[in-house]
Amino acid sequence: MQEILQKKIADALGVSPEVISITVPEVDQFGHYSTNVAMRLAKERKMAPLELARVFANTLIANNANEKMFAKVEAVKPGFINLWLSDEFLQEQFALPATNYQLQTTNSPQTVICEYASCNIAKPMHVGHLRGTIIGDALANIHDYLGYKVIRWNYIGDWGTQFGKLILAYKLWGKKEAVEKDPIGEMLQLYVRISAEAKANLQLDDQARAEFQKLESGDAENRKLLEWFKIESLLEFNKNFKRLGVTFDLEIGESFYEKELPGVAKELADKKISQPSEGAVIVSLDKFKLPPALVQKGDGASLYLTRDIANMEYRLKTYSPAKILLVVANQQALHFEQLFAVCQLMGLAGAETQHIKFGMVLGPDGKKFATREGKLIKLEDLMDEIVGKAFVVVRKNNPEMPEAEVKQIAEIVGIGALKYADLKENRNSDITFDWDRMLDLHGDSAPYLQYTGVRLLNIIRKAGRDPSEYIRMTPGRHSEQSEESRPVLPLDLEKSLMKKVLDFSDVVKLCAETYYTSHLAKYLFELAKLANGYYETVRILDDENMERKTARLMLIARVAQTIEKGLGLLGIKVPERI
RNA sequence: ACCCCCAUAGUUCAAUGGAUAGAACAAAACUCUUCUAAGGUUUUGAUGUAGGUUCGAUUCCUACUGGGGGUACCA
Repeated sequence: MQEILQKKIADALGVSPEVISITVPEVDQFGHYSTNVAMRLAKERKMAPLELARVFANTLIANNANEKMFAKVEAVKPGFINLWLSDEFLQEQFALPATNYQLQTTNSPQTVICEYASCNIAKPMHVGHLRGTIIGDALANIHDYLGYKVIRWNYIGDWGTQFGKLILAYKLWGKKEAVEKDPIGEMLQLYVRISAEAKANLQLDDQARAEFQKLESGDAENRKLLEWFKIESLLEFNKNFKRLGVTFDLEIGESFYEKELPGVAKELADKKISQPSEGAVIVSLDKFKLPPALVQKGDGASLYLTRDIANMEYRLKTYSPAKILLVVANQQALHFEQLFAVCQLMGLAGAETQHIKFGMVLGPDGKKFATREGKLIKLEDLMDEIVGKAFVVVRKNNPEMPEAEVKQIAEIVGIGALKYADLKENRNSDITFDWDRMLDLHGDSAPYLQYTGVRLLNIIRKAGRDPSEYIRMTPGRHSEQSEESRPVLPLDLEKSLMKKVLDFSDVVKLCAETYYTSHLAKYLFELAKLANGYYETVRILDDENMERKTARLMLIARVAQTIEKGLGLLGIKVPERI
């Protein structure tokens, strides 16, 4: 719809479309859509903004005769042009099959690699991992909806000096049975212990580096150990992912690129991109105003950055992606700046590469707590806590419901609440973790949206109709029968709902353009708010006008469908009952 | 010391350079014999400081203050 408007204005005014931005005003009084094009062109055309806006508005009205698109076009104060769609146009649009903005019409859709979760072997998943996992999953869903071929990639941290430490610790103090019993718990304990003891005994660090060096040069015993740690860790991670409803196409970690590393080092040296420095090898990035990047340690071992370069080369070569999205915390911003700079020096190009950063999850005291030893909140505990809270509410509202069903619903509601809390606030700043807020099932939350959807579909069920049948039909078709094209749904609330539903695809597109899921979350909340207002105002089942009642049922079916679809893109399910 | 991110209501968060800065939570008052009150309706309340850019700045630029992260052999 925005596209139609944009084209219309461009044709009418003889300006190029990119000059025109059309927004949806926050306040109804400023129209369904609004544009500031007159103000932006005023200077160039040497006219007062308001006067130019009047000229534009008049042109639009004059061209409006055929389609009757606008009910009103208004030029107001500083120079905005506010547009109201006509009821006819609105209902006509609403009656069209929902466009889903499939960008790809050919058989070879563009590929997007979406890297997220990126969990580290031997470390428990905590609230920080949750954020990246959920944001990444939602962005993957959104790109999938828009017609991209999405590769969901869990880039596992399974290589690096810390595994030298872990292997050493295991050799010193580890017991096979203890690891088998509680793999990640035991591995974490070993890691914490050696980190602590290394502070007093500096030799341990050297020994750990030696263990990693051995690993990298192919030592069979160390390889076997790491492989075992990896298998045990992945088993635990996958339990979490399953519960979160997050899936991956690839679980390829850093160790995968181990064979490519000598090649990368050689390429960097041959192309004179890297140079020796203080026994190590670096890439100078003065040109980019960045600190030098270390690509090889003094003992010849590789680094995170080295492996990421190999990773980038491999991805470009193997998948020829249009986009590579790296959903990784803010903390690694410098790392990615350096990575992108080195890639540029190497001539690695062809994909839009984005570091999708997100802020850290801070403790209630505003301090970093995710990695604070021993003090982290494990993901499983968080999930248990919130699902438990949901269970109490579901049970209270459904005293007769069988235990199994209550549990099932509580799981959907609890996990949904957890996800939504992160997705609605997706921005760069750090967020403060707060149990009360996280566990709140009211207000701007997933349960609110789920509840709204369930209530609406309940009306349809009580009317003795199948919701899916209603979703296929639309209110607009109905009105075609009456000669004077009398709107079947005359209430302002109904028009607002129709218009809101029509905005859905634009919002999804916006999310993909900005890589922010918060737009969609906000949209769904606004839609649900409207729907609940409608629910309170109009008692659909009591409507004696059968034609209108049918149209209303179809409207709310469409609203419920949109909520369900939107939540689905955010990775959140809607239960049958709640 | 340098670099990056951030600073909005009592709290947690919104606002592609736009109009009267939005929500949610908390607080106060209403609202279920009526399609699920996890709902709805009211009320109270905010842009860290000082400049600049322009028709217009929460948004862009500069300085300052405060918080977080990072800065060569961790990831």
